Amino acid sequence: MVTIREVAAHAGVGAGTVSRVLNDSGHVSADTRTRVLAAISTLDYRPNPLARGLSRGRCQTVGVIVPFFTQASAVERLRGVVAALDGSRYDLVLFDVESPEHRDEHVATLNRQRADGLLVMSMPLPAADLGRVAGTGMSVVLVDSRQDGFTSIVSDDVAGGDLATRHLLDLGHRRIGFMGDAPDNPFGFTSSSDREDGYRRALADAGVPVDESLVRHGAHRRDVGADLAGQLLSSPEPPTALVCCSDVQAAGAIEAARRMGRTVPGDVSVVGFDDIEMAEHLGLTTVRQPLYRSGELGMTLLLEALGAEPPEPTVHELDLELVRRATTAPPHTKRGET
Amino acid sequence: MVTIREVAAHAGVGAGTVSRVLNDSGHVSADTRTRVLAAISTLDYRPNPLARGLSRGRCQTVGVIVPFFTQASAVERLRGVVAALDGSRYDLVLFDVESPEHRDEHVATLNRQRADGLLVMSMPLPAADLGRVAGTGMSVVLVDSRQDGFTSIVSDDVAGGDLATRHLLDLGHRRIGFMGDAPDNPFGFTSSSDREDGYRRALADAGVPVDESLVRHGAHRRDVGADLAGQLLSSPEPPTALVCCSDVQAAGAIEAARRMGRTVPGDVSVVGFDDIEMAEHLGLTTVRQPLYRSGELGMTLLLEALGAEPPEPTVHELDLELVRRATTAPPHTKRGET
DNA sequence: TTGAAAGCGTTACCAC
DNA sequence: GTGGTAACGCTTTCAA
Repeated sequence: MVTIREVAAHAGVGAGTVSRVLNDSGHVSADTRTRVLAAISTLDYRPNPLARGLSRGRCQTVGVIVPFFTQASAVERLRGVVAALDGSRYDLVLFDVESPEHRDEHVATLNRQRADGLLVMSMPLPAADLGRVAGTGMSVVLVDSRQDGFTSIVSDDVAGGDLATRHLLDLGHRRIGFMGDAPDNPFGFTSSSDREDGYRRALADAGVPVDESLVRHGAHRRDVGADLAGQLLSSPEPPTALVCCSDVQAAGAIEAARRMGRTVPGDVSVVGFDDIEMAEHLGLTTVRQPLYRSGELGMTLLLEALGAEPPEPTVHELDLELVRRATTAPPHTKRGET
Repeated sequence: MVTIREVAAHAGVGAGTVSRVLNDSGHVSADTRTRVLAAISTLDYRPNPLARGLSRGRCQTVGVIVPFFTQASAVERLRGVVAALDGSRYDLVLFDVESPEHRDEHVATLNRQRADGLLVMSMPLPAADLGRVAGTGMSVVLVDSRQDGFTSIVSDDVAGGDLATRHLLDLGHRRIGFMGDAPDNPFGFTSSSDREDGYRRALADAGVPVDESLVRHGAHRRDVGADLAGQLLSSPEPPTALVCCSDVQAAGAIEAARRMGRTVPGDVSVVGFDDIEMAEHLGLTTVRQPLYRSGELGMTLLLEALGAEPPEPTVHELDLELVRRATTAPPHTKRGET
């Protein structure tokens, strides 16, 4: 490994001068600069990021902590993150979280020297933890959760649930089922319960009483969606439409419905949430979340926060949008159109 | 930031002793050990990874360099990588590559201090680059490419192309189209051309001459697959079956076929490659690649290489397997069965 | 404009 | 067993 001292020796200057050239800190004569640059290229010298980080107190790395990063929605967010990071001088460290213990483990070892900034994605973190991390000097941006004093990017999930439900109400549905994450899930995710609030609000606004037997909870998995839909559709008085809190659950629901001999949207309409790629293939009507944008904006804001003059914490609200496709139609219709 | 010296002072010992406790390097009396541990927990001390890395010469980080990491197949590989990494003491740095310049940029800045080990995924790297990286002392494992002297994990793509084609031949097809990545793609990916070799071999073995007009090249994208299939199927003497080098291309091909009023597999059979999640939804017959396993094994081998006694470089061949689903059937059949 | 030298927080070696 | 003290490779201040 060639060090800065060897470069200095080779160029006949001091190590400090090489450093100055390296960092464009000015006050280096053109001639010296040229000699140093030549030595660097001759020796194929590359600064040691560790030493540099230790000396400067930052490591040119940003961390992203994200639960279940291989889920389509997380991947789409990460795509935005990486795009925003492209061209910056920062490396990306990925902390995947598959369980609450996992999360705590990462959060505990996280400090300023591991990453200069942290993007907390789709994961409510206890205020105390957040405070501790920020206390180490790390810049933090929250995507999909919020906390006083932190820059965050959120969507209005209540409005999203309302949007999906209202769409079905507008089509004439009155028996509308709902499925989302369990309210007491171990991570404390609240998006599903917020969407459920929106569902309830839309029904209330329309004067439709909520039938609690039509509200189900389970993980965002295809098989779980199929299972819950199976339960709902095999009841004596099945719903004519379903609001699902993820496209994945919706895909399972559609699968189950078809397996039971029901047509979609003829016998039952289905609305998803997220608008991941699969939604388009399925022709799924869904509430579109700006996933890519949230990741991109989150990382952009984090990089800004890492800059010379960090802006004040801000809250950015990204709009949800209903994408009408082929899985919703008025009730009691064969192959209806939207 | 609390340093090892403060801990030492607090416990009334020297910094060296704290370090010994921290690293279980032995030769510390039980009593001292207890006092140090107490000080650590009182002060909520966490070692600085940068300083540690600088001193020890390694940074407890592994890198993964992967092109287009949001592609379903890459994500599935990464899922295996992360699983293998779980429980280890290594952080994961992700280098996404979207263009050859991108790749070179990453490879150029890569050195021993940035990561202790590197997993090169689905990307043939010039031997010189590989040599340079390894020369910095970094352990390297190749997934989906091979190079003398490097541990690698590969599949026999020629056999894979053969497998897909033979399946169609066995069903009775004789006019079989092929689509894969361009042989002169900027990254130098060879999997598609290997599969094409397999395709040609299978046809030759069956005594079926290759009709060059049935062989097309394009990127692994849905729209490209649709486009290529459109060209093939609108020819005067269209193929009755298609071998696609990715499930994504196959999905596009199916879409195009249906849009042209052809049934799958009635009018045209389609075989994909990869067996990503989508393949199951589509009922796509495909050549299954052990994606998850390749990532998991790759990272496992890398961690072993990082250990005390690194094993010799080895080549691991992972088997491909035909998964028969609903998109292949004998020619000239409506809704045929496999 | 430049060189020398003092850190940055650890680890590891060497005495005691 | 334990403390002192060089590294590790870089940045940055201080003089010159």
